[in-house]
Amino acid sequence: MAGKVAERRAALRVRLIELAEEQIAAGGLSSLKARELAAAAGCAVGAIYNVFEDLHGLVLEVNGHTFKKLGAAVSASYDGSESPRQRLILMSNAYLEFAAEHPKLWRALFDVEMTEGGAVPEWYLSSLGGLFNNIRAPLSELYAEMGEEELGLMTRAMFSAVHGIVLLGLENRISGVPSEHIRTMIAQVLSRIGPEVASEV
Amino acid sequence: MAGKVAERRAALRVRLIELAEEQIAAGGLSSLKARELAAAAGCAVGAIYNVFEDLHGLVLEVNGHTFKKLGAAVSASYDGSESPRQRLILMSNAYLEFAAEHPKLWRALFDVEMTEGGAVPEWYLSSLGGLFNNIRAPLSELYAEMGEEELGLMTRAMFSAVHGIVLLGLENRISGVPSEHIRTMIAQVLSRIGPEVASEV
DNA sequence: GCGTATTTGTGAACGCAGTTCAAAGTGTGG
DNA sequence: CCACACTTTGAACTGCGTTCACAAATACGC
Repeated sequence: MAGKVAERRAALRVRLIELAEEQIAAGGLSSLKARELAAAAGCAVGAIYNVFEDLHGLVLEVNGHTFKKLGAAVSASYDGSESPRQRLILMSNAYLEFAAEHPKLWRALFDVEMTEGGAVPEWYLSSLGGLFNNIRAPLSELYAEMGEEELGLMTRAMFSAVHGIVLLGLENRISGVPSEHIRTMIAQVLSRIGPEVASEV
Repeated sequence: MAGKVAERRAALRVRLIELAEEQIAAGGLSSLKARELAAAAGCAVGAIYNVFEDLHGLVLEVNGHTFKKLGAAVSASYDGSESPRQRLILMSNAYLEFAAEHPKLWRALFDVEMTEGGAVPEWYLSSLGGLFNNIRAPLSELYAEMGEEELGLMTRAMFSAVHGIVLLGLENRISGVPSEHIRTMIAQVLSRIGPEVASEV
């Protein structure tokens, strides 16, 4: 019996990720407690640290999963037959819907501190890259005259703008708005994005 | 001598806010420690709780100050002689500049948990309201045909979009971008915001 | 199969944080 | 000047992530 230990570890790892995801989904990132988690998983607190570097590492794993689901939801929101602008709106609405349906998990994506430590996990960047490519395609159709670099900035700008609308729209603190209003706001902005209007920039 | 105690308290209150602001500006919200703060202010830890409900209350006070400065910076960025679109861009750039110059203080505005407890302080809403009015005015010129309600949503949408661009632009985690690039992104979006382009919404 | 060595799991203990509270100190009214 | 109430104090309490000396389990040599 070679991998008896490895098996058990892997099982625990999966179980911990599941439980952590449930907990975060239910009570937010700050409600994830090492002791509670251990109790729920039926293991010792120390066991968590045998499998993950620390709780932060576990959260990253959960976020990886969330990112996958988010990416899938956005990708599934269009079939390629739409106009570029329509596709942007569909993707944005899918983004909004995902955030509204899994608010705590979605917040966790952006609430983890990963400023120091330097090591932004590669999957983080690649997940984001995938999302960006989805946006870039319709934009490159809308703005055929743009160069690579400008298009890249426009892509980031579009994502960030929609992200901002969803973010502030969903937290009632700043501007409590019902979900249909957020859709309207996204549509307002995206449907008015056209060729350059003013040269006085 | 009537208000000997009240005087001392008021002085301590001011001093604590100053010190907390310095600390947050230097090390971020999470670097604010009750004991350190007390040591710096030359008082006991308990004294903090004589003056503020808790650390959270102190942070709200700091945020109030930050909001004032932010509002002033935005208001000072235009003189009313510009075109509406130009004014939007000037205000956005002022917002970006403030966020870039005081990143930790700016982050603290949005990092404080105020989900539960219900009581969003009135000054929070009024500060935000002031900011929104600054945006609403040029928008109402650009979109004279819009009704009150639609204009309100557009205002929130514009603020949120710019906020998103600044937010994700400044944290290198998501999309590390030099500050001039962020300006470009804001200009890209705002200079393309025009009358409705597509009806296929 | 048995004894030894190594690896793995455990949970009490550690450090650090915000907050509280009994006791010491201070100011006030008589 | 004294007695009383209010204020201030900092040690103690609670809750958290993380560690580590020890115990249990496993793998290995014979």
